[in-house]
Amino acid sequence: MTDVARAAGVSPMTVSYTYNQPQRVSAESRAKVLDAARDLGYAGPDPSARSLRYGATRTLGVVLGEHLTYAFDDPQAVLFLAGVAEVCADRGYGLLIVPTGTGEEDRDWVVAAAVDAYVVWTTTDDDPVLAAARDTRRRVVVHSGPARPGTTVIGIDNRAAARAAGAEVFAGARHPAVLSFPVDRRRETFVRSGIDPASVAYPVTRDRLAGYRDAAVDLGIDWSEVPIGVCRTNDDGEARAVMRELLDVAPGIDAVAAMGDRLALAALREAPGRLRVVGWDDSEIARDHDLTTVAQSLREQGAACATAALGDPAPDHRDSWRLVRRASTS
Amino acid sequence: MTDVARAAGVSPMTVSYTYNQPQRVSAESRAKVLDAARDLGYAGPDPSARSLRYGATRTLGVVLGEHLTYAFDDPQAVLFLAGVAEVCADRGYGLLIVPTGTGEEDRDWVVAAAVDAYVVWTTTDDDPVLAAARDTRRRVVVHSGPARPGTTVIGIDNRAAARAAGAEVFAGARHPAVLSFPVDRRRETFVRSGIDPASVAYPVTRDRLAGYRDAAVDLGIDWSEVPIGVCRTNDDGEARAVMRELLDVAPGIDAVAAMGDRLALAALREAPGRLRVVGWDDSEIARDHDLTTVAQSLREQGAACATAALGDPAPDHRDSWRLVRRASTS
DNA sequence: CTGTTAGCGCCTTCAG
DNA sequence: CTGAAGGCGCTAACAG
Repeated sequence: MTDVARAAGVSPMTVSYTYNQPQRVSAESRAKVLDAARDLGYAGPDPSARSLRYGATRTLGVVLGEHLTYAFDDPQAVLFLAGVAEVCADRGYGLLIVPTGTGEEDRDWVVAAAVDAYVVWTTTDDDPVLAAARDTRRRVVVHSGPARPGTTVIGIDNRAAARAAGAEVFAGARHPAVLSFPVDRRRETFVRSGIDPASVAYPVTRDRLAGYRDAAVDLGIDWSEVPIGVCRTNDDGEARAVMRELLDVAPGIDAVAAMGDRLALAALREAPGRLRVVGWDDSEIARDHDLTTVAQSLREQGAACATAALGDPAPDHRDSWRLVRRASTS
Repeated sequence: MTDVARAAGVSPMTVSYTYNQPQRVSAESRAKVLDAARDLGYAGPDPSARSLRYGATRTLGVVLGEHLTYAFDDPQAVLFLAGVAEVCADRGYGLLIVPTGTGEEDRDWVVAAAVDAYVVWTTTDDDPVLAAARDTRRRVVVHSGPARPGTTVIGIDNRAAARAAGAEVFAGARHPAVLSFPVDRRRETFVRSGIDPASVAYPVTRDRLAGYRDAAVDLGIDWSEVPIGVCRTNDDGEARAVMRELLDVAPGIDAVAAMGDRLALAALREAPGRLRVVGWDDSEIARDHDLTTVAQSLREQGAACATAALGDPAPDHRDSWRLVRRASTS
């Protein structure tokens, strides 16, 4: 900028004004400045220097969980991201996806990223990234938990929703089962009965499991007898394998409460015709296959998280879900 | 940092070293510094100041086209983004999604974003964002074009692929038709015969259309008679409506060359049983519905774009496609 | 309308 | 092992 000023025969301030408050500069000076800039290949004020000066980056950080890969493979996470992006675009904020998945370095990344605030996609209770984000004194909004002092949580009441879904799918069932997301960051696949929700590290999974247990208990079902298939990923092949394993252990299964539409559909495919099933998210495939499911708008929640992270009041979403009853539970 | 230094009773340099080259500082000093930092709530060097000093941000910018909304609604764009994200995560780069869609301001955004290089998702020939990105003297890699001096293009040879796909689907057809993506940024929906590829503003769409025309000409079909349905979005409902319109205009249609699997599937649903169809991308739905399709890995191309943008040699992808023959063309 | 001064927070260089 | 000086590029505040 100094160079441009010299070449244009004006002071650096005139150059600065030319870019930031053009109307404050005479047409003549402005032309001189822009000419000089073009000649020197100067494209405008340096963003880093500007951020330093302003004390703000006008960029929102998003932390998407332990592996970017999972995030982009999960259509729900993508919808969430779209909601965040929408708000950023509206308000002229950049959206920085913070790389995670490298373990130890995640913390450093979160600390060192040039962002004004963070939106964190739901993670485990013990994720160090959360504490790191908050410790940098940036505003932190977490989707669906874990809840922590110094951070805001936005999301639906997963336990209440799961209880309603469980009541629907387990009604009249004699051999209910559950298809669950991973219980901790090791993301292991296994089948076991009566998993204690309290032992689950992901708050979303924990709450949904607790809700399904609530529903079972309400119906007089012995939770310790309910087989639970834990799927490493939200993937069709994976889920079908787990469902087969579940049927091995308990061939009489007649109702499956799943934590995602894809899991639910996989269950249905492995035991067509004899199963009551609920899914989660009311995605396209749920509508295509007449699946009872818990509807929620991840996109809206993403927008709400971004709005809150940017310092504005955002709507509460605890009750922004509803059970969509379809053929799969009738 | 100055405050921390004072509180710790050391010089600012010692604080800086504590964070950047810890081994160069005595354990004692380090402890003093970290204590003071904790007390003062200092989380580490300021990212903007650091970028300013280093002259680099270690962040890669991605420009996703005229509306973020389209980008996230398009599963192929998401896959591409996943590939970019993967490389960023590997190399410790942040990934900044540059908000676009606001028209005039897009240019400013691209100029002012704190990134070292750009990856641009394919856009129109006249997109001012491209020129803006290049003018900032940052490295610019464009996916699939448009090609411009000063930028690198990575992508498959859409024309050759479309020619192969067209040869397959139009073989023996008497009334071929095309389902196309938008021809310009107005994204209008319409049906017209014999659209001249040269008039299309999106290079990808242009090349695919040209390839389909090549195939038609090869088979002795009069291109000016081939009805083309242009779909505003890559969406099932939209595509079915356009397909119906196409059937109104030309009830005898017996072969449809589509530019996306979703479009192809919509065509099939509107005229089941009597249609030869090809799609594009070999997505999950193509496999589910036995759709002949052009397979390519957007994810790998995303990774290649990111690698190139970061200054490393990236594989050429011109021939990274293949025609997957399935039931829909037999 | 334009220029001067000062300093945002950091780190490279060079001396202790 | 630690510190002092200087400057990265920019703009707020205040003259002129």
